[in-house]
Amino acid sequence: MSDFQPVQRSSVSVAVFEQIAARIVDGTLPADAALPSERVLTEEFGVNRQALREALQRLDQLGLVEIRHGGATRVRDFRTASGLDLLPRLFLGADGSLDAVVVRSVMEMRTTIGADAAAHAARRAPAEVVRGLRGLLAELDEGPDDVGRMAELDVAFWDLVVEGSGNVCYRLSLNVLRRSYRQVASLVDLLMLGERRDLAAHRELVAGIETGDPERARAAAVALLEQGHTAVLAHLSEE
Amino acid sequence: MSDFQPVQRSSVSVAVFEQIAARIVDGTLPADAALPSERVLTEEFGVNRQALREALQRLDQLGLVEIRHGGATRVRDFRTASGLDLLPRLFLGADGSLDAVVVRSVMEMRTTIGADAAAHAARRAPAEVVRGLRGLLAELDEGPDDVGRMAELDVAFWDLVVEGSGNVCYRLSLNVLRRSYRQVASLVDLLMLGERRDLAAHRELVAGIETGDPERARAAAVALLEQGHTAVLAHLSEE
DNA sequence: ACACGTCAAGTGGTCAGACCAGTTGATGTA
DNA sequence: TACATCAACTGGTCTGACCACTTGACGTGT
Repeated sequence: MSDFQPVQRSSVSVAVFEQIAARIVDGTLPADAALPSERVLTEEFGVNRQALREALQRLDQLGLVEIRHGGATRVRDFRTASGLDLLPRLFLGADGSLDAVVVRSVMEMRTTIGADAAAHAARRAPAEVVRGLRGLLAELDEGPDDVGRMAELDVAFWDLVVEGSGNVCYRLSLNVLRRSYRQVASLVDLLMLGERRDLAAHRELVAGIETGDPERARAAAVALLEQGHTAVLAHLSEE
Repeated sequence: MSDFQPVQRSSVSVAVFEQIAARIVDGTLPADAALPSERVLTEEFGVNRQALREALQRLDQLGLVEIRHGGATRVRDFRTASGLDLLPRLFLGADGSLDAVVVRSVMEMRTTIGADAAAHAARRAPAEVVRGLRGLLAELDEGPDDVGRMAELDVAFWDLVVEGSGNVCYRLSLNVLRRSYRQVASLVDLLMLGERRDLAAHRELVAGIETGDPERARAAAVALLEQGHTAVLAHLSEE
């Protein structure tokens, strides 16, 4: 059984970006600190200036540094300067361990937004989305034993709920949340198994949407999401 | 009374980035379309390749394009590929008009997250945050007539609530939401005036946090946030 | 002693042109 | 038909030069 991992090739500029981003996020490069000049960084990383600058542009785009023509490039306080897109980088510590506070935050946001999306879907979901949800219920009913397949269905299910909610913010946030816990996919797939298997709650959620009953949909969503939520919290406190 | 606006100088690479981003967001460059090669774009924009590449790196970082070594750079579907950081770019259409769906989404997310943050702040806010909130209440009590000052206090107030909630996701999301409606700050300041002036609701929210009563804090937050929410919705339907 | 131009040295921004490294698809072969 | 091959793309990296802006030290005047 070959257990090789695909080699992750990455461009020089991205590699530089990753290194600096990691140092900012873990506090090695504190907020307001001035980065060395591009010429100096160029030598330290052993790359050329173009690659280095591409990395800096990315950092700026993420809100991690502030570049000023003529002045020094400074580290920003990402807690006030960055957007949600930074989240996946806060999830894992330098040693690969989970950051408990971040994980808790993610789970809370998932529950809150998921519930609200369900409620709005009950108000606004177009027939097409409802049809899709019914189709997924049928597939869930088959009881797929494959954990991976289960995860796929779960993704598709919530995609439709959020789609039905007609809320762009929720749609974009969902992308980020997924990117976050995809980093520990195998663990998540295990912890979420109970939630994903709860056919009754899924049915109830879809019923709430079908009948246009926001509070029913919301309650079902909460019931569903809190299962994974508590499972994750339990897992965290075990360590 | 000089009414000059600060000239917004921007680097060539950022200008290129803005142009392409706008075209992707407004659909002129549809998802999956292949961008012209860098050499060609270089000529069309009349800039050098380094500047162009910096723009492309930013676009990639935002999830708007996918760059592949050797292959073409393609436009991605930002609805599934981008994170919340894209939001400020969806807010205004090409002609400067507000996108009603996006505005509604922002207000919904604000209400939902604000309420949940208040609830969690009631559970977890450290004494320091509570002190800060009390201080702000005192300032609000003075009844500042300046709209700008009012806006400042409002920002500080919710900063503390979210800080007290101990939720990183909410903190980062708040940054993005603010960046979004800062684009129409003068309008927002007007529509939010009622909400921001509601001293009683602010007091009630802080009381809920002080006494560690999540549901009380949540209810007060909802009461507060729904004022601006409905004001904005009313404004949208007027047009 | 202080306030204020001046200016050199440092910073990031842009440019040019070359070459490396992957991808793609047509082409010719088995 | 299936499959290697290869030329002509694509993006990635490098060099070195020069432009534009900021900073702070310095000297001049008050």
